[in-house]
Amino acid sequence: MSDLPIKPLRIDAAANYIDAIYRLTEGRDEAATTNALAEELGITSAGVSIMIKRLAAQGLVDLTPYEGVKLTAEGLRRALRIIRRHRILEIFLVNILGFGWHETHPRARALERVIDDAFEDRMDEILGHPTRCPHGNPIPTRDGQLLPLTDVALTSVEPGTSGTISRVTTDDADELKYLSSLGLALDLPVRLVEIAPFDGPVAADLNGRTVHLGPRLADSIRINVHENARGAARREAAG
Amino acid sequence: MSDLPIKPLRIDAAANYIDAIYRLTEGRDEAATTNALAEELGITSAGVSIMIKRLAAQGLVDLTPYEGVKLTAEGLRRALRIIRRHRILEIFLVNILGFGWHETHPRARALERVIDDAFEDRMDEILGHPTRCPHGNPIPTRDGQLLPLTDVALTSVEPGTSGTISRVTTDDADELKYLSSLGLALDLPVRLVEIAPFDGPVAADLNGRTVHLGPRLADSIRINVHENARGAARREAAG
DNA sequence: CCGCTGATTTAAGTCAACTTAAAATTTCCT
DNA sequence: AGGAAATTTTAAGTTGACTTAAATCAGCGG
Ligand SMILES: [Mn+2]
Ligand SMILES: [Mn+2]
Ligand SMILES: [Mn+2]
Ligand SMILES: [Mn+2]
Repeated sequence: MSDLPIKPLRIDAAANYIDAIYRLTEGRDEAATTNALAEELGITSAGVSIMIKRLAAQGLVDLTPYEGVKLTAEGLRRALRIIRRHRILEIFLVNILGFGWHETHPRARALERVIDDAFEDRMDEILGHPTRCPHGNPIPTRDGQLLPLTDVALTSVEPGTSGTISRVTTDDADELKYLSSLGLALDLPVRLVEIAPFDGPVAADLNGRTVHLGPRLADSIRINVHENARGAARREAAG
Repeated sequence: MSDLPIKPLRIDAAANYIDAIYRLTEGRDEAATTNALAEELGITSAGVSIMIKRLAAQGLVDLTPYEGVKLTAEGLRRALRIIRRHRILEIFLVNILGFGWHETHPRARALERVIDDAFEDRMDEILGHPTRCPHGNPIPTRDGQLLPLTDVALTSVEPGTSGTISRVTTDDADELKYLSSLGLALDLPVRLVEIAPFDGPVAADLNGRTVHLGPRLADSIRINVHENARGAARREAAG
């Protein structure tokens, strides 16, 4: 009497690993270690070790024992499909459903694994084909193209360098809530004032107001350096 | 580095059974049989038999061996929470995402088990607190209240009786698509013309046009009989 | 080069939710 | 009522994704 039964009650675990591996290795070219994955997924390293062997057998990751895993081309392709869904969902949760940017990540994680292509396409269209998530991360195209990131960590530039907030890399709800309570938002002008030594606080001029952040939290802030200010930033890259 | 890991990769199976039991027993007061559940869930009867015993142990169903199961008060409460989500999601898929009424059911089934209360509340608010799904089924309130149904099967009234389409009980995408291709939609005026004998076709006047439906499909159409038409039909029958 | 430490892998076992095959029970038909 | 057919339950086994405990390996400090 009903149509296709919704059979798979257990969700594709491989996708979960692929997704986690992507997040852990995004940007840098390293392999994801067993321990890091275990931490990220909330399971034991032993479990991860077993599972990544299966992923390797399926051709989704390259596994170097005692080293870690990297996504294969196919693994990356799948990861980017999930990442796209995740980021579109986050925008959807904010723009359409009215959630705050600190309320999107776990919800998008839960939804990203059950929606289909049509759902993704509808959201994309309704949202006007967004190019980044509420936290500034770029959204891959449907065929897996991804704009290269041009931003740098706020904590990596010379004091005095100014730019605009491009991205926030934390997913933690409390941290995000705190940041927005400070008035921080994407695309705001920002200038690094100083970084106190010995893991000290980071002072930044945010849209005219000075804020002081713990070094770990400040690390999660990415900025696009202003053209005219770039000279100051370049010294960092060289040094 | 991330917040709470999305641990439960396996979805609450009990909820799936509860939901199926509710759908199978909605309206009528019978118990859901093992076989019917197996069919609905797409698993073997043996599997269902084992599982409903666990549900009974959890106090979610009353099980009479070789008879079937009924939801307990607690089971019903949980079912209504899921049904509410399902129906709100269906409306959301139609009104916000632009899907057709034949494209909602499996998607809503997939989503209903991963969204949380806040998500449900946002949808409800955005949709203006809808009271029925795209197929006419009433949406329970958050505390489990459900308006009693007052409609009857199109095939159960006397020829000549008129009313308005209140509900369509099939979930099948092709059937739904076919019905809307005939111009059928909720709240349209309809009048039963005749039911041919020997499981023959059902003729109905739909908003001025006469349509002919197979008996099974016609059975899935529910109508609210017009007040004035009710007397007329009855007089006709009496006279 | 040795041995310690922490990271990783293997081994063995658990668990929920299934499966198939066989046994039990109810229903239906003559 | 009596026996076949259908339905339901039990028994036993499978699967994926874990777990804990034990074994193995890599990097380093001396
Ligand atoms: Mn996210
Ligand atoms: Mn994001
Ligand atoms: Mn439905
Ligand atoms: Mn519906």
